[in-house]
Amino acid sequence: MQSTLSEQEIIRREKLGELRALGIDPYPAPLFEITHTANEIKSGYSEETKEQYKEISLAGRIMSRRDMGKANFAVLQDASGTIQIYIKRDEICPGEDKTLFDTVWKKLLDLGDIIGIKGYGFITKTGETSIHVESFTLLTKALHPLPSVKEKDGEVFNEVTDLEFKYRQRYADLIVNPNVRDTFTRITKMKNAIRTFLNERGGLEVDTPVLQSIPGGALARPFITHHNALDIPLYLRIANELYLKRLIVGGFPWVYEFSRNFRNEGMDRTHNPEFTILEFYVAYKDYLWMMNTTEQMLEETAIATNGSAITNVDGVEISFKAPYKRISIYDAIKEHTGHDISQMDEAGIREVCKQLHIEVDATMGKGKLIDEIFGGKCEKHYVQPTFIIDYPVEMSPLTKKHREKEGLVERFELIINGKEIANAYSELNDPIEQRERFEDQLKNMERGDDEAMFIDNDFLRALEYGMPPTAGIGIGIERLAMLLTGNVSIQDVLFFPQMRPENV
RNA sequence: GGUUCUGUAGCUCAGCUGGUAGAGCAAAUGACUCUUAAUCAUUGGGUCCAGGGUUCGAAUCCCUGCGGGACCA
Repeated sequence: MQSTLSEQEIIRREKLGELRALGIDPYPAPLFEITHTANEIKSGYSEETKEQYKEISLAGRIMSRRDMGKANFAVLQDASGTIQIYIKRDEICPGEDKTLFDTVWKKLLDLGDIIGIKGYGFITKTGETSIHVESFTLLTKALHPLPSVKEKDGEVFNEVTDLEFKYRQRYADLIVNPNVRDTFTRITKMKNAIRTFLNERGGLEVDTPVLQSIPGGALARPFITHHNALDIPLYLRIANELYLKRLIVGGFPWVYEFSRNFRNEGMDRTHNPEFTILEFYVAYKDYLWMMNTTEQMLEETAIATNGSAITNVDGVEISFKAPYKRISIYDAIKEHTGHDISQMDEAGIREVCKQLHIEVDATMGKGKLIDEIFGGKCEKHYVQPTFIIDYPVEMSPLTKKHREKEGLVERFELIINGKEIANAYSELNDPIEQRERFEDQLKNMERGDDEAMFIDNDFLRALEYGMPPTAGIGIGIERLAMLLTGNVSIQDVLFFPQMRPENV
């Protein structure tokens, strides 16, 4: 923390003492009764309804003040928005003693302070719905000055744009940037819409371990920690897939979890070390059913979030309206590179990578090579929601073999705006084959692939009890949130994005 | 990890080719009983990210480090 206080901070601290000397507690305990919100009053008040606004009580933060001498205007901001208030000296202080107005209101209160007011609604000469203040109560004194943002006719002046400030002091960002508050409330709406969709169809929301002794279910580098009492290493989960499948084995027909996952990898505009994947698993379904369900869910979610299936990101219009285009990964590669790799072996594909100037190394197996080609040359072309389907078996260790196409698995990824949003399969439920796939992963690990999967024997035991045919999916919640709120950086859809610690 | 841009008052930013800092908002003091980026007058406020170097002299040029952004592996 800062050791030296600014001039303004010192002045505000001095005001605390002056308030207390006047018998005013700057941090009072009693609740403050609220009858209306700023937005309700602004949208509801009129000549006809004015009777309902004769006794208003609301609380908020002072955002600006216009001092006219014996009468003041101020703008109060609560959770719903802002409203102008009007306060007159001779009404607040009808007697001889004008301290409450001249000293407390005018001198000891500052921008950023939280107050409660009682009064009645009215419309000013210039036509702005306002509250005529009859009494006010200091509810919280602010000691840190707020950035002085101003706004007129939708144009914002002195807007706080410094990203470091916004991310490190999100609380202040939320106070002064209404659009940031809006982004986050829409993200919550989005998640609620997903929950509603899943709950209505019989989904059961569950919680599974974040601390895992085998970090399974995905290909990624985990964070490692240590449990003292058990004296064992534990990993923060990179995925919850294997646990949700255990629950399907246990007999739940449809389970889902918003899984906060942790991956110890690079950070950029689309990666934060902790992030959320919604995973859900449904018994007796396959990946074709899952595609239909996914596009329905996303269309409904987009409408619930924004009132429209169309969203705009960085000047690009994206339609979440179902159905979405479906194309196999081999066809996608053929379309965008001209190479038909569907019949090639690892050496042939490696040669194609070379021709396409894709950097590869010896640790990469066939699956990884194909992934590199698709990621490097194809993915970016799919702007509108597109299902890429039927992946090669080598890159999908948890996926059931394709019902008719040799060497492929029943898997799809959903690409939107050139980014992977979801990944889904008909889940592999043959325990013997699953063990073989894990063993293949082990070979990749020996080859130097530090993202290969570990063998999870307990999961295999669960599969041996019999897991019904199951379709499963993981959806990147932040990425979906970015699309639906029109943000291009993951930091703008996380309240507190990971940052280097400040000031050590 | 590489390349590049960036860091000046509480906030937004200016500061040309080197001459030890400026504006608006915010703050303080005063005026004003319907203002709305309120207005008017006066005043205060700075480790120019940090540390080195070049120079008579560095916010400015150079190096290193730290923080942040963008692009790339």
